[in-house]
Amino acid sequence: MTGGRPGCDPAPTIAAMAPARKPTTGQPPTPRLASDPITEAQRQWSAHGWEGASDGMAAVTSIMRAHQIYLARVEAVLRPFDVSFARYEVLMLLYFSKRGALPMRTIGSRLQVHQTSVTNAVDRLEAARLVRRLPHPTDRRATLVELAPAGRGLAEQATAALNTEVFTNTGLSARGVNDIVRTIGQLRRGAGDF
Amino acid sequence: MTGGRPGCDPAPTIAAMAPARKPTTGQPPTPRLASDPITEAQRQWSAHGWEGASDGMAAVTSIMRAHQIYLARVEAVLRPFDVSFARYEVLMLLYFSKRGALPMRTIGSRLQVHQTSVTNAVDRLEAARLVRRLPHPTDRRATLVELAPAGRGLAEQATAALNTEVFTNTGLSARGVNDIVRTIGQLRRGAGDF
DNA sequence: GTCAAATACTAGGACATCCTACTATTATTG
DNA sequence: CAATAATAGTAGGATGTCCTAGTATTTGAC
Repeated sequence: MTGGRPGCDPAPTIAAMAPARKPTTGQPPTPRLASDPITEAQRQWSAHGWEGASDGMAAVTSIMRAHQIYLARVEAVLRPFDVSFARYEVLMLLYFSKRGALPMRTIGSRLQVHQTSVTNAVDRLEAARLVRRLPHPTDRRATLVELAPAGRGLAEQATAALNTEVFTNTGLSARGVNDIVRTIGQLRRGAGDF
Repeated sequence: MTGGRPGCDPAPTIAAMAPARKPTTGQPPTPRLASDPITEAQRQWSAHGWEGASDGMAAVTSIMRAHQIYLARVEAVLRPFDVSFARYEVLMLLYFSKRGALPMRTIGSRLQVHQTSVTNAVDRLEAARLVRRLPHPTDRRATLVELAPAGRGLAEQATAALNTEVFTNTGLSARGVNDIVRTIGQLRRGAGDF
C-alpha cells in the first residue's frame, strides 16, 4: 500500500520503534525533547550491535514514512474527484499518450504495477465512464483503454489540484527536492528503471 | 500499500507517464537514450504549462517509486519468516520495549498506522503464536500485546536478514543515505512527526 | 504448416491500509 | 455523584497490491 488507500493517516515505520518517551510533564531529568523516532530507532539499532545497518535502516524507514505522508496528501486532494492515486496515474498515462489510448499491458509496464492492478483500476475507471475498453485493432489478445472525454477533463482538473496543493508545496526546500530526485535516481538506476 | 503486499514488482508512479519511447531500432532522430521516466514526466509537466509543479511532482513520484522498491525488497527478505513488514514492525516495537509488551493503542501511535491496522496485524501475529494479548492491568479498556519467545527469536533473525540483505546495501551511496535521512527529516518535521 | 512457448487479460484469493460504526470503560464536568 | 465526553478496541466494508491459475491469441521453432 503499499498498498491500501490512505486517508489522512500515514503508514508504518520502523522509525517509531523508539522506546516510549516520558511525558513532558514537569521537567524530567532526561532532556524532554520530542525526539525524532527515526533517530531513536537508529540508536536502538546501534545499541544492539547493528551499527553497520543503522544508517540504511534510517534511510529505508524515512522513505516509507515519506511515502505515507505524500500518499495521504495526494489521496486527500483526489478524494473530491472520486479517484484514487492509482486510477489518476492511469488517466494521466492515457492523457499523455498521443492517441489517448493504450493497451492494458503497456499501462502496467509504464506504471510498474502488476497486470491485475491495471485490470482493477480500469474496471473502476470504466464503471465511472472515465475510460473505455476497446478491442485492439491488430492483436486480438490485447485490450485498448481509451480516455473518455470525462476522463480527460478530470485528469486536467485533478492535476491542477495536485499541482496547487501538493507538488508546488512538498514541504521540502528546493534543494531538498533536488536531493531527493537525484539520490533516488541513483537507486532507480540500480534497480534497472532506466 | 501502502499498502498491499508487494512481491517483487513495484508500485505505480506518475513517473512512467512519459510517452512511449520509440524502439531503439536503427538510429532514430531523437537521442535513443533509455530515458528516465521521471525526467520524461517532468518534461510532460513543463510542456503542459505546469513548470512550477514539475520538480515537486518528480520528487513525490521518486518517493513513491523508492517506497515500492524498498518495500518489495523487504517483503522478499521477510517472506521466509512468514511475516509481512507491517507485522515485523510490530514485533520490533515490542522487542525494543522494556517489558516486551505494549497496549494496542501505543503500537498504532508509534507506527503511525490506524488502530484497525494494528488489530489486523496483532490478530495474525497472535495466530502465529508470536505475540499474546493480555488484559491491561489498570485500564480495562486496553489490551496489552506481549512478545512471545518465538516472536523475539523471529525478530532477531528477521532483523539479521534485513540488515544483511537490505539495510547495509540500500543501493545508495553513503552520501545519498545521509541526504535522504536529512531531507525527509525536513518533511517529517513539517508534518509534525517530532 | 503444426505444435510448443510466450503474451494479454481476467478471476479469485491473501494482505494491508483506510474509514465508519459500535461497544466497553475511563475521564471530565456540572 | 450523575451525565457527558473522550479513549481503547473490534467488526465490517472499500481499495489497492500482489500472486497463482486459467483462457484466448500470437509468435516462434522444427
